[in-house]
Parts: sequence; structure tokens; C-alpha cells
Amino acid sequence: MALEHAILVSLAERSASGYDLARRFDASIGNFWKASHQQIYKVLGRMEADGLVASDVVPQDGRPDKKVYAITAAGREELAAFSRTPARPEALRSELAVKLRALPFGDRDAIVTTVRTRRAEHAAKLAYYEASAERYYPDPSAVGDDELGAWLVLRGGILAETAGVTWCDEILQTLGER
Amino acid sequence: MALEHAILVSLAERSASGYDLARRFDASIGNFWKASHQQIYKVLGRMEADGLVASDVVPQDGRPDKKVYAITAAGREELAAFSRTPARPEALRSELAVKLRALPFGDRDAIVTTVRTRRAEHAAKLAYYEASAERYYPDPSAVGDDELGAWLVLRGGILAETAGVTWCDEILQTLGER
DNA sequence: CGTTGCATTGCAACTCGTTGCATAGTACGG
DNA sequence: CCGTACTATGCAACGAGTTGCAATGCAACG
Repeated sequence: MALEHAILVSLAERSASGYDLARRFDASIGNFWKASHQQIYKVLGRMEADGLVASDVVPQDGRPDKKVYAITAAGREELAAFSRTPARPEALRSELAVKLRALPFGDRDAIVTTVRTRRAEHAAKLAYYEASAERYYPDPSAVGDDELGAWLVLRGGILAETAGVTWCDEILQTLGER
Repeated sequence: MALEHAILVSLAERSASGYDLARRFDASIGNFWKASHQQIYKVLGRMEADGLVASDVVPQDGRPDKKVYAITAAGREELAAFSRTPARPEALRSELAVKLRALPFGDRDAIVTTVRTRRAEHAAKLAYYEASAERYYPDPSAVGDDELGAWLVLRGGILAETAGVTWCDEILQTLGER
């Protein structure tokens, strides 16, 4: 389970409440690892029971209390141990691929529409990633050592989304020709 | 749930037993949608109860009996309906990305080793896809209409694996320089 | 003859993640 | 004043998928 480790990374960078984490997952970290707030609360509870994180209730005025979580020494150890385990090959699951193979048995126009939508999604993410890169790392050779991971992940996102756009274009062109 | 639909596609192309399906998923279809044999048997059972597939026990000599599944009319309808529904955005999950963000808190050398392994996996898959393309579709402009889906999926695999290799190379180069 | 491996089906227990719902106070626009 | 939206936490039920195990019989290897 890598959600646990994604949370540990996020908390190692900065302590946060479950709510904060959910928003971070919606933004930066969620670009490569999605999680709903329910899942985050659930996992945080177990992680606290396991001693990987510790919480501190912070009262606020005008708002509900916050439970701010911080990573513990055991959590840092777990994170280091995680970095030492080899990543197992990722199971890729492409619903679009299933739909494409369903071409002879399905509705061609509907599938084309789906591909167009998918293309737009890839293009939007790509634009977002490129804007982030431009904004935070205008000079790639000057990226600090502690930002290196984030920068490389961003690069991965750009490469993946570019490939996604290219694929969709190829599909649309091929299907358009026939 | 798209496993159901991947099975329907596979059975629409040709009837098969659960065991056969598991092997197909290990080979062609599994390149974009993995499934274990247990999962396949479970889903097949439910699909039969739902009337999407029908089974026929075929005795064999020297081997256990086979339960050969065929798609039903209702199954074909379901497949057509599936092709009409828009695919929802895929949640990408990259364990490698989590490890990269863990760089400042983990073991750099171990992460580099992981990336090397991952690069080799991407390269192997890419070589396999390219060999398949060369073998089955030597002339892309001559791909038949009924093979179109499979061909486009193969192209998607090639694009994705190429992007994976490129990403790994970038990571290794960047980390090697520092 | 024993072991390993293939062919074939399946169950049980578990983890991971999703969906839907509940609660509760504050703030803001119409 | 009413509805909507944001901050904040969480439970319950379900569905999807993994891991581990079991059974049976044949073939091939050593």
C-alpha cells in the first residue's frame, strides 16, 4: 500500500490535518496518487495506531477543531525502508484500451467522442504541468537538491501526458481516415 | 468495473474457458488490463448469473473438464452499452513517483537501483510491443477494420513504454550528475 | 519412483478503495 | 431568512482485487 507512504512523504515535508492532506492530494501529490478524504482519514487512524504519525488537536475560532498530524521517528524509518524496497511493476489499467478493443462490437462514434474527451483531459493536465514547471523551476539546472524529487515527478507527468495526447491524436487520425 | 468488459471483449472475439482467459490476460489483453485467475473465475460466475455469458462443460481426455464460456445476446448488448459510456478519467498511481518524492528522506542509491530496474522493464515491454507490431502489422496502412482496435492499443503501449523509458533515463541522468 | 510442472476449477480471508451518509459551525449571496 | 458552499471529521456498507490454499490427474524429467 503506497497511500500510506504518500502520506508519510507529505507529512515529512510538512505536518498537516486530514483535511489539509486531502487538499494536497487534490493538487500536487494527487497528480500521481489519488485519494479521497474518507480513505485518508481511515489510513491516518491506522497509521497513528501503528505509531507512524502523532496527532495534536488544535482548536480554531470560527472553525471546527483540527487534528494536525506529524510524522514520528518510526514514520521516518518506515519511509526510509520504503525507499529501499524495489517498486514492483505497476499494473496499468486503461479503460480506453478496453473500449478500443470493443470497437467491432460497439458504437464507433461514441468511442471517438470518448477519445476526444480524453485528449482534452490530457492536454489540460499537460498545460497545468508545464505551467507549474515554468513557474517553480524556470531554470532546470538550478533545481535544489530537496526539490529534485518533485521536479522529476513533474517531468514524468509531462512525459506521460504528452504520450497520452499523442496517442489520442493517432487514434482520431486513424479512425477519421476510414 | 471494466474487468467484466475486458472479459466480454475477449469472449466476443472467441469463446474460452476461465483458464484460457487467464492466459490471454497474461499475454495480449493483460498488457493493458491485468487480472488473476481467481478474479476471473469469480467475475465469470457473476456474469453467468447475470446472463451476460453462458457456459458449456467440455470433457477432455487426459485433462480436467473445461467450462467454455460464450458471450450471450445480453452480453453483446452490455458491451455495446459500455462502448457508449464515456470513460471516466483514469486515476494514475505511480509508486515510483512516491519514491522520488521520498528522495530527501530515503536511500538515494536504492532509489537509483529501482529506477534502473524500472527502465529495464519498460524497455523489455517496448521491445515486445514493437516485435508484435512488426510481426502482425508490418504494413500499418493495411490494418483491417476488425484489427483496428488491437493495433491502436498496441500503439498506445508503444507510446506509453517509450515515455517510461525516457522518464527513467532523465531521472538517471539528473541523479547521476549530482 | 519421486518431484516438478501443467491444466483446470474454485474457496476463504483479507486489504484497498469507493459511495453514500451524518454532523456541525461559519460565511456569503440573493 | 434561506440555500449554498466551505472547513472539518468520521462511520457503514459495499465492491474490487490480492494472497494463500486446495483438489485432481497427467506428463516429463532425473
